Amino acid sequence: MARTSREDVIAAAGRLFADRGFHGTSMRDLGDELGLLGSSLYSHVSSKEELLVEVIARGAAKFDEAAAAARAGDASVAEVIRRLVAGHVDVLVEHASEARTFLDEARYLETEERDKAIAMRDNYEGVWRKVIADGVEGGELRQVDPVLGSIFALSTLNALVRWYDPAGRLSKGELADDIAAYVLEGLGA
Amino acid sequence: MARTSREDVIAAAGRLFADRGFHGTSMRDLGDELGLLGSSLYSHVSSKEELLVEVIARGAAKFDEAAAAARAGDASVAEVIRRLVAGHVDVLVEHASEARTFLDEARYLETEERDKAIAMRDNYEGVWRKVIADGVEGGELRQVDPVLGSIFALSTLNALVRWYDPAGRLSKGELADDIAAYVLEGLGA
DNA sequence: CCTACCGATCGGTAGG
DNA sequence: CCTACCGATCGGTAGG
Repeated sequence: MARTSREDVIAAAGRLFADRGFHGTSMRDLGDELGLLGSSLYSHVSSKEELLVEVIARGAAKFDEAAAAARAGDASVAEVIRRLVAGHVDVLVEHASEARTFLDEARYLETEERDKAIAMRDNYEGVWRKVIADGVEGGELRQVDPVLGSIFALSTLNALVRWYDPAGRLSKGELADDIAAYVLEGLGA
Repeated sequence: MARTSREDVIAAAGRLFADRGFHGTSMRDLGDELGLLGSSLYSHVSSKEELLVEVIARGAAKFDEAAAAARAGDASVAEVIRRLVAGHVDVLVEHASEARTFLDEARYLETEERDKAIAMRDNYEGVWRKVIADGVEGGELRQVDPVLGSIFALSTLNALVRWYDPAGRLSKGELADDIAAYVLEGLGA
């Protein structure tokens, strides 16, 4: 394998943070994962906290890209929700470590960075709220509170990191279809 | 305050594990919370791991009690689901620390104890699966896979620990009603 | 429940 | 990226 890059370090950190938690991962653990010493990591990053920041930024970016893609072009509210669901599943499966670290470990960031992570998350949830509000206004969904509706939908999605195995019986596409059906029913589509 | 009891120690451990995570809590942190030294805790428990085991056992027991109460007497599938939702919300709100530690920190248990925690969780989920399967069989719900249906319902519920504030606008009862409505719609009741 | 302490491990640095 | 190391903190113990 070639020289270890900063991106390699961040990717490996994401894997360990997702598996063992931020506080359950030591810099020496991370060094082992990459075949070098814990102290050698400091030529790539200046602190363990910085690694958490970088992993979470990558997770947040993936969710944002997925949301932008789901809104592109014009489509019915139900169709946009189907795309949002499929995009969210895709991020959770294809960028599992970063996504899980973003969802589960952001609370261990220091205040300033944690506030940024919360803002990134709120921005993403805002896309969902907007779509649901449009659906309620246009009569395509029942009279749900868009705040609760988006939380409920995202709750079902985010829980995937705890049980879904991409190597299991259910394919990513089938899963997205099932969740979209459940969410759309729940929103009264 | 009277002498610190073993139950006091376990309750305080639950609070810290839920707030800061198991690996983010030191025995000295826990001692501070109780007004004594970290080393003094070892007259109440024999290890930090034991505290995690005890907190999680208490969380699991609350969920089991709630499930048993929801099934008592005879009621329609929709009514049992409403009761299961209300019971779950109640555990999450009234026993937040133990419930959250059960849900989020059980993965840090050592193998044997972790397997027990997984079995307790599976047993509880089994109640949900059974009720949903009954509902599908009796035509009270649409043709959902009971495994997916129970995971989806519990995903919405378990996410509460991350956003619901009992002191906020939404009362526990209203929340339970909203979630029950969403879940029942999602299951095609 | 405290005093006094243990070896192990933590995040991190200086210098090459 | 390693060598060699730092002070701080970790879970835990002996003895009272």
